Amino acid sequence: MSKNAISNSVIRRLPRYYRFLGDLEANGYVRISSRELAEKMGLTASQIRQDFNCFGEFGQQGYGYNVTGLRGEIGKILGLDKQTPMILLGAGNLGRALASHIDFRNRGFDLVGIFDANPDLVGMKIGELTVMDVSAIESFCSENKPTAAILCIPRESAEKEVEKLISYGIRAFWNFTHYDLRVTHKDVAVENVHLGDSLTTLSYCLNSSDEK
Amino acid sequence: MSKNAISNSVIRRLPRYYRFLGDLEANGYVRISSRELAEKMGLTASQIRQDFNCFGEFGQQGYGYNVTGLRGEIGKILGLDKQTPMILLGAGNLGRALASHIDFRNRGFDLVGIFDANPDLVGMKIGELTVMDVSAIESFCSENKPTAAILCIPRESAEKEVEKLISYGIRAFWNFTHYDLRVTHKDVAVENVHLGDSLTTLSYCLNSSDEK
DNA sequence: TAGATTGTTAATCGATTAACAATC
DNA sequence: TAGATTGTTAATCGATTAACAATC
Repeated sequence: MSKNAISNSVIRRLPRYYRFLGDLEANGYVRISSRELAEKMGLTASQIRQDFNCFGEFGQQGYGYNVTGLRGEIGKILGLDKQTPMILLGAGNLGRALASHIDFRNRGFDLVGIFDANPDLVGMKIGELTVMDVSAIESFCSENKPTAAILCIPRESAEKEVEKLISYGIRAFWNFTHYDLRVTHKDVAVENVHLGDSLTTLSYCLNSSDEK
Repeated sequence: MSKNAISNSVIRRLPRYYRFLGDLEANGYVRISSRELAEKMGLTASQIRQDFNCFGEFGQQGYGYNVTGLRGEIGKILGLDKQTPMILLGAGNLGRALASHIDFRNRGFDLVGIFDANPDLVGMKIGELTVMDVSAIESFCSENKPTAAILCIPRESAEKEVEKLISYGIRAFWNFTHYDLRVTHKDVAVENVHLGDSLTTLSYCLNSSDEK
């Protein structure tokens, strides 16, 4: 269906386009040219036009792009017009923060279940949801058919759980554990978030900028 | 001091090398070849050798790399041999999760102060630290000289605070707010973490893989 | 129509991979 | 010494930028 395979660099820029277009829309912009958008985002107009043309012709010569229209197209490309049911494994600090902080529905997902192995956390209310015991995952999945999961559990537990989760029908992982999840199954998507690596990068930048 | 400017692609791989070498060390590895490390990390041996050679000659022909030695060198490059004092702005869900979840000292930082504008949170204990009122930031900075800050506050507050923080001596930002912080001041490092964008990317991957 | 700006092809730049001489 | 593996140069690949004809 889509043209040639889309490069990873382009994919990583899509959510940012979507975000900026949302801001523009909120600020009353009706149209925008690639040149103007490039300026606002710190990119080049060429790159923006190349990126959009991976997916279709969204603009109009002599005019530019309609902000609302373009945002809608990119939203559809990103799959934000539907919500994938998602479960959260791990109701510790980070899991709870994500559950309450992230706007799942506007990111293409719907958080439908939270699980933890710690009996002290089971039964706890987080937003609309109540933390369930991990042992309930299988039956929950066969009943509710979530296809995405957030991993906020210790590394060892994650390594054990992943195969099971795939067998329960999970096809996408948002992985916050301390290892690089590399699933060999095709048709399983993984987004690794390494907060530690991110902070370490900042340390490099801070320390390498003075030594000149 | 350093050779030519290091490319961003290389910098982003450094924390991952450091992490993998730590695992290898913990598993009793003494030496490793670029070929073997490449296999474990899903890279090519060429790339690994190119990356390391940006910073020096850490290996030995016919032998490979000493795991502990190499890890130490990369740690030094990343600035992990010292700890930069860091403050946290925003003691909401995400701020609290980071404060308790992140191993700052092994990432080159030391969390020394937490601030929030919400009087309900001021006074709260998070680990060893007690949440202070935002109004105390300036005097805290002049006394304790932190040079890094985590932003876990609303977008509007962040836009207002950043300039002030720079004037107080902050030179590195770990930014979790909903906008792309682009500081024009040179010598100020920024690491933007967009959890929303990350989840949105996962939505794209999940939705584009089926349509074939 | 004239002016503006896209969609798209061609040129450039940078990053990754391959190859191999140096050397432990 | 022979075998292994690095450090480094050269070749390839992919992504970004520039240019311009098409067209609104």
